[in-house]
Amino acid sequence: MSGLSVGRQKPTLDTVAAEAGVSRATVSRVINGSPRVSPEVKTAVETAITRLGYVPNRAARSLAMRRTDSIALVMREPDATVLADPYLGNIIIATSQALVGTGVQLVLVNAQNDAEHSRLADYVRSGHVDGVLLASMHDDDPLPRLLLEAGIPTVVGGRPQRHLPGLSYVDVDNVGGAQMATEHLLASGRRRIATIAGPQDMTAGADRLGGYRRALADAGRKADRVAYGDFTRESGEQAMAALLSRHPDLDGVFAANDLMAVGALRALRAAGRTVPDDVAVVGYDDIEMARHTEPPLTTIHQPIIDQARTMTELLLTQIGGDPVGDPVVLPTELVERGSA
Amino acid sequence: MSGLSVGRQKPTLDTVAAEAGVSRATVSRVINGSPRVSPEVKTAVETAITRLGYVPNRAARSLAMRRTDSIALVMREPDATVLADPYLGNIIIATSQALVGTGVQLVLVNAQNDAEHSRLADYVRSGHVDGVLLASMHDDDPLPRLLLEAGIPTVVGGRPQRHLPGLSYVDVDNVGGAQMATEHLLASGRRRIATIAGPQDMTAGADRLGGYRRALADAGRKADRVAYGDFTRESGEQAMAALLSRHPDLDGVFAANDLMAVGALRALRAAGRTVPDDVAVVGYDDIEMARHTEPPLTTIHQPIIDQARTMTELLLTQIGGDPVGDPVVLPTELVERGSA
DNA sequence: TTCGAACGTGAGAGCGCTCTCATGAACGCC
DNA sequence: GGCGTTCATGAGAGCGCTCTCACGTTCGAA
Repeated sequence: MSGLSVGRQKPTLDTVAAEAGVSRATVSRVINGSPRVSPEVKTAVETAITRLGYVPNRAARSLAMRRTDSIALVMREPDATVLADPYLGNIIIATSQALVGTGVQLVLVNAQNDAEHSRLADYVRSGHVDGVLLASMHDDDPLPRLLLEAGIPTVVGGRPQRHLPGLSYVDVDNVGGAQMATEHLLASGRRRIATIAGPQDMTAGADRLGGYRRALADAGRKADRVAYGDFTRESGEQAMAALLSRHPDLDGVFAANDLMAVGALRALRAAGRTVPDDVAVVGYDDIEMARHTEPPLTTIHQPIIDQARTMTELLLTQIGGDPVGDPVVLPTELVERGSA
Repeated sequence: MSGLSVGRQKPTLDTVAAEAGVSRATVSRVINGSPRVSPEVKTAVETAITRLGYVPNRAARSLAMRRTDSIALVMREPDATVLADPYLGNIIIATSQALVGTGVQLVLVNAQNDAEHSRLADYVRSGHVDGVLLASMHDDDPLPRLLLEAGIPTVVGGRPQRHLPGLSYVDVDNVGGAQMATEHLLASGRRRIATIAGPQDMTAGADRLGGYRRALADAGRKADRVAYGDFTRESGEQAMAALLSRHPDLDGVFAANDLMAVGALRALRAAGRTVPDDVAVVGYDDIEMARHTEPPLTTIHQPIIDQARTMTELLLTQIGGDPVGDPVVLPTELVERGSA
């Protein structure tokens, strides 16, 4: 594998064929594992391949097969804000891991702005990828529809604002998770439970508020202690302070993400409340930071790895020609730590 | 752009040529911006292109040009451990951003284990990418040498353990950063400064310890308050506890990364020391969590975005045929927060 | 006026692979 | 023993693009 003279002309199928004394077609058969090759010829070809250090040219193969064996992971505008949030990085790495062993490659695409956006559609249509995974979408994103219309296999991460028939997506059960978080607070005896909700124009934000409401409704309680943040720690801190002044008697808080929960923790400390004794706090996301807060944050774990893997599997079967399946919603899990 | 009938045969150069009433070669010239095309023909071709919704086929282009306009970002074994560390995610996203506007695509490659490793070399040699960015290398990694020998443009992130002549890399000034951190502690009047060092078989770990030693040596002081961790929070906590028992009089600590600094903060709190009054703490990395600790962590900011961009630029010039330049070492920055 | 350079354009040969179809050998069957 | 099958193999036509080379115009210089 090593001693191949550098700068030597790269071997092609023809080179291998000549070396093995067979035709190009036969070498191709061996490479693609066709059964109709005699054992002797097969080994002859194989030794020729290793002797020459031959590696098939992917571009040529794609061209002939009309298939690229690679998929795109499209991220919408990952700016500094997103960098702070490890979600995207995790999705990327998890997707990449899900692809190990499939022989499919991952191409990362940045749909920076709208100009890039239409270029992206072109790019995808240029046949450089067999399908598309859409992560971190904006709500008004025209991309899913474009791709759908172009007949390109597509899977979206998270529930899109508007449902498009024929578009498959993998969401995490935000309603269920939020409900679970709130029920955990109820189960521990909390009765005056507030929530720090996320932006309501994001499905995750709206769904989590919905879960909080449902849990309280199921328990026959009013769900009227609500403040809104924008998923940043600072907003969580402010929202918590506002909640404390509006509802000084609250004894439990569900924050729609961990970063806001961290802010809430800080606001509670500043207000002289102890966690979890005076006020119990539950977050959402289970980011790394949640393990390291004081006290460690009880939170809802998102199955990001599962989500990425499911998305990948869905996409691959779609590429394989299977019909578009139903959307998948993955369950969440409560991680009990110290804060509730 | 929208009304293209779905399922219609994808247009090729020939289709466009026929539509515009010119030859394939001319269309190719227009697409590639050749100056030797008359304005009338040019516009005729352009309208034909938009009318047909033509998009060049990348595989065919690669095949003809022997160039793919894409590069690989190779990650070594990003398992759960790495997921916790946002470094890799940031490198990925930053690289992807650095590529915006260059027309170059990013292919993410997972070199999971040694088996995958040799497949990776094949993959790269298959001409699917024009060059390779190596992130998160192991020290004994044979990959850089393999790629170098194969004549594939390669840029490594971080200083490799063994220097290979002709291999270009972009490192962050670990020695300088650690020195700066320690000097900051000295400047604030601390005199009995300890360090929680990282693994010494990683260049980042060794270099940061070196910086700590140099700063103290320059100040004419002994650098003998050293404990070792493995870059996890738990190890930082233990190391801090060990330091406190060995050197109860210490008044400053430099931790070789933020996660260990977070552990140190916790150990100090447990020991009843206040930060920064009793003991000042400086971390390294400036991860998101550093903003949210109590008190917020003073730390050394790593220019990850710059690093990714520099690596990308270096690689692109190398691909462009320029000679391999000298390694680049990027400066770090002290971020003063509350802990020191 | 004539010649050569410059320029716009087309024809056609690849790039390295897959896949269909043809071919001829080997085989079982009546 | 002749015939239809099966099977391994080869020839060759693409896949969609770029690029070299040749060709016919046009234009400025001699």
